Amino acid sequence: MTVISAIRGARDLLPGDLPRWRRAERAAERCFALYGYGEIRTPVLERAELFARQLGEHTELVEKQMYLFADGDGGDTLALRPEATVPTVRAALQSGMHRNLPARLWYRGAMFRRERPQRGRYRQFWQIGAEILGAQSPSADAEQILLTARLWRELGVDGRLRLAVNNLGDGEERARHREKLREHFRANAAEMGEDAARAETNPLRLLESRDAKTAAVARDAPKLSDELGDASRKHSDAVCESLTRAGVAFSQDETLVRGLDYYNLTVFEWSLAGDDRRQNALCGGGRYDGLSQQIGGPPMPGCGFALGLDRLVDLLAEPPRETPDCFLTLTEECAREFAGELAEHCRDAGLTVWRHIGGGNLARQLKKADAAGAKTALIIGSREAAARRVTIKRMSDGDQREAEFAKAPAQIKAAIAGDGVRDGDGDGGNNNDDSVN
RNA sequence: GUGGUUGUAGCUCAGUUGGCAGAGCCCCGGAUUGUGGUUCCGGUGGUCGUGGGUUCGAGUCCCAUCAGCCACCCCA
Repeated sequence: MTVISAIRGARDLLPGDLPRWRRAERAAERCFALYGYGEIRTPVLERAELFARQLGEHTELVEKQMYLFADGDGGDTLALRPEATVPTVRAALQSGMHRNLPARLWYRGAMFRRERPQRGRYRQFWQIGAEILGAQSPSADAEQILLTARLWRELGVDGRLRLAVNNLGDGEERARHREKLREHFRANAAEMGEDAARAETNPLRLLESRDAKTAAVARDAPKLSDELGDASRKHSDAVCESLTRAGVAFSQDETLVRGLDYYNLTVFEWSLAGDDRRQNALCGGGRYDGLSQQIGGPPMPGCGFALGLDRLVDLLAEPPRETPDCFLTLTEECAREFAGELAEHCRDAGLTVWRHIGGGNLARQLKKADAAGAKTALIIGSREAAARRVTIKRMSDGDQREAEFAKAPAQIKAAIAGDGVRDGDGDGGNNNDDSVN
């Protein structure tokens, strides 16, 4: 069998995968609700120029990883969004949110980067993220970190993640440091081998190089913290104090650099603890006070984060599968209409009912019920249809009872609850659907 | 984008110096015509990732290509 396959780095999420995805997404939704974030959905396609300048002309993302194409002859160059912070800020400005700040927004969606795929790195990948627009205060930064910490707790992965924070300073401080770094690496280029070339394009990255020689040179490189002025320091001190107060452990990591140019002051990253591999960043974010102006808007500070759903889901245990309350079997065609009627009646009462599709004798259908993990099998044949009754078989122990149409839901619930009452129409049983669980 | 490695049934994998493509699980049927799970018996399912080449003969050797994974690089 040769079917046309999915393109490289794009994967299908199948029914067996999605319970974990939904668990992560629901937990995130709950957290966002707790902090008052509103959901936003922006187009997957944007003008390429929106990203080019904001993310940094010389970042690898913009130079090599964006999916670009011309929108018709002589049309605009469009890009599949590689991230969502820039589009979110764009949408906020376009819809006038900057007149009613602060705004808390969260999003969920597919992003696209043309990288060489690996586990945890896909060309179409999924992010959930959040932004606070119009808030200068360090408490906004802290709030977002606490939100993510809460999410990890809720999902039971908090023990496996560690938090690193850094302070990038304002644009001026950052530029000054970058230049000093370049000079430092240039001066020591002879000792660094191939890495030396990267000093010009991305000197910050050299600080965490794994090459021993480069690491040696990096050890006495100029520190960004030496460039920071009082305002920058006060901001990050306040963020750190909030974290400490809240009991969120973190490490200050001067080598923590975000890949996108728009960040300033606080940046943070959650990564998998005890794993030196590089594909271990689960969630990253920071402050971007200059972004709004860069895309033509008014001054509007902001901070946000994005988490990689593909990577997060990878950490989650398989939740127990969802099994139906009832699996409806049909032994004779003449009972089909009654069976359908009964199924709807049970669903009205909140029971999940899977109907057998296809033929086969009762044994075969019960096998299906067993394979589905059904709690009960509903057996309907000509006998039951004629009397408008149903045979309810509890799959765990084979206990069997009969019920008339009207009382079937209550009897099914009683059977599931393990209640021994079985004689007929629930005279001693509980007919109140809501009180039976 | 660079280097490495893997690709055989729906899944997990065997397959010897080149000589008839296999196992377990899953699925289907029967033992059991209206009673599941366990067991027993039987069965379906393969262009051996794809395309070339070498050879009397290729799952096996060679080349190319696609895809997964690993390390770089980069990031969520």
